[in-house]
Amino acid sequence: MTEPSGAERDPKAVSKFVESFAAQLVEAGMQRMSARVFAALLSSDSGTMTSVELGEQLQISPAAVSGAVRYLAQVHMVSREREPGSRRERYRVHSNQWYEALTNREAIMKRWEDALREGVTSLGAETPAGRRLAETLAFFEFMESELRAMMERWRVHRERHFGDG
Amino acid sequence: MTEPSGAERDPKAVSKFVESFAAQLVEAGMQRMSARVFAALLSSDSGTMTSVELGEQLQISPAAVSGAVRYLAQVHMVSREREPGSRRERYRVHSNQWYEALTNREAIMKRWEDALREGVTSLGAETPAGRRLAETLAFFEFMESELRAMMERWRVHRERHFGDG
DNA sequence: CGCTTCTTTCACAAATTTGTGAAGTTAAGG
DNA sequence: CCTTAACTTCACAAATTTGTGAAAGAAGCG
Repeated sequence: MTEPSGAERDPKAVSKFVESFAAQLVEAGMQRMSARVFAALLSSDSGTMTSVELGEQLQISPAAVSGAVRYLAQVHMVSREREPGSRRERYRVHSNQWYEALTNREAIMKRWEDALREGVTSLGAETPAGRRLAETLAFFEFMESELRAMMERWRVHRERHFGDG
Repeated sequence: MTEPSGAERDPKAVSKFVESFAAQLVEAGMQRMSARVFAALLSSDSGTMTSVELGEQLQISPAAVSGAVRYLAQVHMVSREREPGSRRERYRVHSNQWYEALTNREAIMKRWEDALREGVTSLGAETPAGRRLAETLAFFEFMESELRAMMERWRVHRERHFGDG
């Protein structure tokens, strides 16, 4: 089990990583096929794969690839690009994928906040329940601004350590 | 639809909040019954409810309550306490529930990190794929320490604005 | 245009998840 | 101890989700 040297990639090793990382994503709530596709892209040297390549490596149908990619694109974890002069599409992981994913997370929090705000007014801001909801709401608003600042710090940190991949 | 004054709680209003907030949690990946139970607790004045109360308000079986509560307790979003001298159990939302939930989130990230570390060594730290995994790993490690600091800031912020409920 | 190559959509079978009633377990209070 | 109230576990039916093959839909290329 020594480190691969140079050009060769051990499909076994790749597959092992793909499946174990995907399993963790699934456990955290991601759909299985999306998780596997994402892990495969993440562990590819170029950071891009075609639909066919994904289907072959993961042993899944074109339909499954299509569904997985649609979801991943929707949450901005993968982008699609057309190979010039070809009907073949390439799917790519962003270097700032996590930034995108977190930004997307904010949209979800916004909807939570909306529901909470409604709850505060309808239950009454001065009732114990209303106060609890208000505090919860405040927490999310706090988190939102903190996350923004945090991502900016990451951008800086990353540039220092990894250059601008 | 004016603000409720004093003692009365409008079950319709409570239920509306419970269902709409729960729906958002479900959309973010939480199981339906757990989401509903959590929302019900969150919007109760005392912050606690018994199994029977939950079953009645949400129109679900004792078995469903049991399952939902088991999950919520596991992820530290709810705690169980025995009413002294009774076989009745009370379920309670913590005031620092979100702190707990996020701490729990860290456990998940740790497992992601483990999978990534293995990937880096097995694919080779100097391969393009290995470098991408390493950067991803660095991001999670960064997030972890930032989250810790953020929660400490929230603790302070909260105390200033809400006292130590 | 029409052929060819990819991708997406659709209907369906298989697998999984969900919530229930009923039986089982635990513990308080006689 | 025995009764009984409360919670949990279990087996199952219903509902939902998942992934596929097949058909339909785009888009390059001649």
